[in-house]
Amino acid sequence: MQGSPRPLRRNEIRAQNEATILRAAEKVFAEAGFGGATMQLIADMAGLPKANLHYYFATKEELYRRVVRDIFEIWLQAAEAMDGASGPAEGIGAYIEAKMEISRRYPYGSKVWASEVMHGAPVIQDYLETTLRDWTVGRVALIRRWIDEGRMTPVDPQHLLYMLWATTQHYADFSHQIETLNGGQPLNDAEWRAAADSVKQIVLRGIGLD
Amino acid sequence: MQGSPRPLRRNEIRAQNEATILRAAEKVFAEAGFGGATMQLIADMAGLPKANLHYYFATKEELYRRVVRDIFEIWLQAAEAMDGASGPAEGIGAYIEAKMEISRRYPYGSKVWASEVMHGAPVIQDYLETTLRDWTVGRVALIRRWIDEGRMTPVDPQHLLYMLWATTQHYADFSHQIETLNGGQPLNDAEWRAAADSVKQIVLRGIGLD
DNA sequence: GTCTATATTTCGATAGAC
DNA sequence: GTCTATCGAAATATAGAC
Repeated sequence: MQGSPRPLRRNEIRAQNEATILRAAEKVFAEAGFGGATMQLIADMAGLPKANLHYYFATKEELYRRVVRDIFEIWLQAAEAMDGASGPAEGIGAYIEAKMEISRRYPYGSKVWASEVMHGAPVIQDYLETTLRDWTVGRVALIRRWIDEGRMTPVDPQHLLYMLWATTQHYADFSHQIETLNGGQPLNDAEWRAAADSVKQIVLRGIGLD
Repeated sequence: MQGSPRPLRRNEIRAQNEATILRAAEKVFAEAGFGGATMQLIADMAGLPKANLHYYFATKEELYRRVVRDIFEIWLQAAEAMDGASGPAEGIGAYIEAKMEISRRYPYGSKVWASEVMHGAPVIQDYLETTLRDWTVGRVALIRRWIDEGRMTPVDPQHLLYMLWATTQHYADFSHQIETLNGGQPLNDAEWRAAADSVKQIVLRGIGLD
């Protein structure tokens, strides 16, 4: 007689606990920074004993690395919004929409990324030099093609990309400041809609697309 | 017979040492965050024994508070570039120029500010609710007046301000990423000029000013 | 006002019972 | 796989001689 079959139960437990820890870590790292975050704080927020964190993630740095890596993957998915577009208005407009949606859904992740870059990218420097660099080169070429074809105003593609990143991520990274200036209330659905529309309106018109 | 007169010598020593400590603290807080910064690091960078820091600034938090407050004062000075302008093109153009210049000259200060806001502004929340809020309300009214007079395209003034902050501060806060994408080299004079011109070109055209 | 030595606290990480 | 107790390192802050 065989024991009752419970295949992969261990993996499920691991996957679930890792997800719980990562969600808590994302928030704590965003709100306290890497140095200010403590394993105790993350454990409390995850509802687990501190020792369990070390069981799933050997060190605080390894946990942080996973959080940053996961966020980077999300950024890259937004990139696809720009590809396969029929032209600059559709491509850049869709990219702004996608990045604004990410700022709204993953404000903690955006803050962790910003903090990591501000501190000199000690953990994800290799991503900057490889994946991000390659993506940027490709997108600069795409924008340059649109310009050469006379489909948009000639602008420096690199600085246009910086503007797209800056304006969209600002709504995540500076959400606290925006909330304070919004009477202490987070942006509601209509205000997020207005924000995205404002960014699209000014940027698209700024590069000759109405 | 009186002792030799040495008036205010004490104050001079204090002022000089405080300035040295603040300069070092600004850099360390920017590069390591509040939690990651240590009094030892700041002391080493300032070339002083750690105990001396505590002589001039009782706690790490008090030192940090001074750094953030000083930076806020610099932000406010750029505000004047927008006032007294003959119109929107001159006012907003000058504001962008001023903020880009600050991003270049005080990259550490900008990062400390960004980090402070990202962490929920635990130290400067009152500044956000008073000085910054008042300034913003005034500037929104100014932009609205320009719009009503038909001198620029109708846009949401609040979101235009966010765009100005985001785009200009991006060059300070994400300077490491920009440097990496620039072949590992910081922007030189010409590249800073091109950056400011790009921001001005797209934003001004985006609000109907060429 | 300066600086060495140290007190006190806190944190990351681990041991080991369950 | 879970969790209590604890070690050892590092940090803030202070005491006290100079």
